[in-house]
Amino acid sequence: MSVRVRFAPSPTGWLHVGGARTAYFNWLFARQHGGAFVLRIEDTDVERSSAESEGGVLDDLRWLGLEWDEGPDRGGPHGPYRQSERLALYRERAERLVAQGAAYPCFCTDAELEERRKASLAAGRPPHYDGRCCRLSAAERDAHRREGRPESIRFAVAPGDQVLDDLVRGEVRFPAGMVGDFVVLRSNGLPTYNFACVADDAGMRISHVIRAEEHLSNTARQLMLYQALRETAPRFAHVPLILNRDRTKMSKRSGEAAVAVGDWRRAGFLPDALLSYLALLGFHPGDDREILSRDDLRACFSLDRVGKSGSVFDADKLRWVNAHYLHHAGGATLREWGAAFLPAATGTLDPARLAALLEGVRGNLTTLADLPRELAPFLDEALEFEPEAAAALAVPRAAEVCAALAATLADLAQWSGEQVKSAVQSVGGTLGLKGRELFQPLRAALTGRTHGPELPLVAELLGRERCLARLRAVAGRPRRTS
RNA sequence: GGCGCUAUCGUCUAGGGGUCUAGGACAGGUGGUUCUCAGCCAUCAGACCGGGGUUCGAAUCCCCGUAGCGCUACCA
Repeated sequence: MSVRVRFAPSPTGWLHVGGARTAYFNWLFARQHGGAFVLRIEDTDVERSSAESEGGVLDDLRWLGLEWDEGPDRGGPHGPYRQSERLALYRERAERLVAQGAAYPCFCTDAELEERRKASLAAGRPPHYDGRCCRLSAAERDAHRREGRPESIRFAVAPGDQVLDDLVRGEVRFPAGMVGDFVVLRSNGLPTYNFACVADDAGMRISHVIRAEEHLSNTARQLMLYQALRETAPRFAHVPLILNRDRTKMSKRSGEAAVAVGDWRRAGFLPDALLSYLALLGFHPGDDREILSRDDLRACFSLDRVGKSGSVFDADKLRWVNAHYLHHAGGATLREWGAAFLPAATGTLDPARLAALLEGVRGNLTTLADLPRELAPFLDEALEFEPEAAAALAVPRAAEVCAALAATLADLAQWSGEQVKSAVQSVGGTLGLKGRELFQPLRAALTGRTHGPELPLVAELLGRERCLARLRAVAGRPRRTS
């Protein structure tokens, strides 16, 4: 049997990091088994779904590089891939269930349902549907229809336990009577989640359903539906939830870290870094690797190395992963990744020059959003001095150091990091200064900052003219008297 | 309330009866990197939810608690 998996987001907001991880696991599983990765849009909640959200979700998935083989934008043999375009299929399936006695029309109103639910709860009984419409005679049904009452279709829950053999959690048993008869087709003609999901997973010949744990309990209902529909159920794998710091399901509310993939993207995170971090939230490769590329994961991913407990999203660790990618990237790669973050001034730069600058500053980057700040000393003519740098230049002998440095460096036969470094050291020797007293004023004068790349590299990237000009500017500055 | 899932350092996790003096990573501390750091190197600190079993031996197996989460909708 060929592997077919799917990611089925509902377009009610932006792509969530949890959704991204689920999509990634599915994608990995498909790619690993030479199977198909299907994208299906679950837009049966007309109130909350929107075309903008759908576009946003697709965009984020593309940005992550999780290409799908079949989907709403590219079709495929089992389309359409948007549930709102499959309504006739659901109705047809639902009517078949009614015909075979596995489902029945229900005429109860929301208000009635709510009242009975409360009463059951108050009486200490499970708040299940009482099944009254199941016992309606044909005449009673007609009467209800004439009255114009809302008509939905409810599934008659099967007796007996449901047993799920989950690929990550093992055998899970749902006792009979756990759920009441549930609606499959709403009075507005739209299917409910559990029904549409089963109808589509069966119709699209999905072999493995890899989804979040919040759907574990739903699986009992879905299993009954597969049986009633005479379809073979796919294998299920329920992956643990991603949690807020307070260990509740990660969401915008109550969470301090961004939940939307787009937020991380805009904050200067790389898709590969996000994916590597997310994969290790719940999956363990079996060795000590902490950074895994798509290919690494493709080689080692396995559902039986996916953990069972929820994981707290740790933005600090994600930052570390992102920084790792940035620190090890080549200049050309950085230029490509950072395109959206590069200051306008880099547009006119020679590509080789820009690549050298990027490699020079990469060690100080955590996100791409740090680019403008780190690049500024090398791009702008006028330096902006950070308070710490201004302080470093306000020390007693700073101006003297810079003046001496300017004089010596002007005479340098050859301008290279090494040459500059030894020249600086010899100036230090003459002045009786070394270490911090010598280098900090120099760094501050050259970059306006107290940290950044190592100084020989700074000197090289800046070039002789700019270095001398900046040293002289500081040297000529009137000493502050204090 | 019912049902289900889960439970190792602050966080992500390894470990599946003796190899555990419980390993790695992030974050934190300290030191080094004859300038800086969010870089790099080294180093320190830090955990088996509780109680009962089973066993010569339990972080590992079983039971009971407890806690957290999820589901319990004509949301997904």
